[in-house]
Amino acid sequence: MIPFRVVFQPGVPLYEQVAFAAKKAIVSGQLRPGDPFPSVRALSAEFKINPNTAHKVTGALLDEGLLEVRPGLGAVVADRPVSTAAERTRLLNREIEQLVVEAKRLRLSLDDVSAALDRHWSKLDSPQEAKR
Amino acid sequence: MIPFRVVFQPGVPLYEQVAFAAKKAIVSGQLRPGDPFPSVRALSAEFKINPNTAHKVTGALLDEGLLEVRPGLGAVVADRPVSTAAERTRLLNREIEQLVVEAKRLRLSLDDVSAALDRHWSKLDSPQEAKR
DNA sequence: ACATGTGTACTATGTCACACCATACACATG
DNA sequence: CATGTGTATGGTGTGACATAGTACACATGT
Repeated sequence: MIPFRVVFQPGVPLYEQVAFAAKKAIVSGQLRPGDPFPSVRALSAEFKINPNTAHKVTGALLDEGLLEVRPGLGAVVADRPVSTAAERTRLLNREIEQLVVEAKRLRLSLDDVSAALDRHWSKLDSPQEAKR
Repeated sequence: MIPFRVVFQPGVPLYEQVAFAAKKAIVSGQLRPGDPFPSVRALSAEFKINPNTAHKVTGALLDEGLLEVRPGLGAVVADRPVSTAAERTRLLNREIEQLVVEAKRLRLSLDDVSAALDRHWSKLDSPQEAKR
């Protein structure tokens, strides 16, 4: 069985949404290094998407270093996703700046954002359901 | 003179980048409620973009409630951007979740992200240059 | 040896966002 | 009346996205 679910939203590329769901599963430990990743055809059947679109999902995760491919066998979760200093600063600048601007536009307080950050962080620490 | 600058990045829509730069200027107080917003043709000339693209910029800011239009006169910065509860939860869930997933992928600590959040927050509080 | 399942590679079609060009109109101000 | 504003309308080109279909090299099962 495929260890993650997706509820498709309009306006966002399908392959991106599936890749993000998979990334969440990996990051949160539901898929661990060495675990087999669902095949292109399995993803295609499960999410009712074209095999080419499913292939784009694994391709995206491959580019990010989250998966490794065993030719003829399939893809497995990579041992240790590498990260460069450039990637870190890119994330910490562009993405957080966007978040701050949006939060200030909505007149949120820093405490509100910080609390939400803590909540989501611990939510992805262990595979337990968060309270609403 | 136009009170904000843009360094265009490939892969991101032009109108979105200009709108984000303007939003930053408004949120950080460099453009205050009642101030006149650059005209479509001024934006077009300044950033070397098509008038239609420039018009899409003001249209996007208009939809977000950051601008108001005086017919025949131009657009001015709106008095008080409204924010619905739906907008807040959308931001605090989808956008922060994305940030957390990316941060965990890059093996960053919560402290790192939290520190970057504080830094960007105060950076947009007053129009002073942040130290690098 | 053979069938099966895997990743991967092509070609092709259709839709849509994006950015451009150009023109035109209604409005308010000088 | 001319000028500058926002707004609307056509058209063109490029690229991403998702689809369909076909094909190949590889490894593993029997």
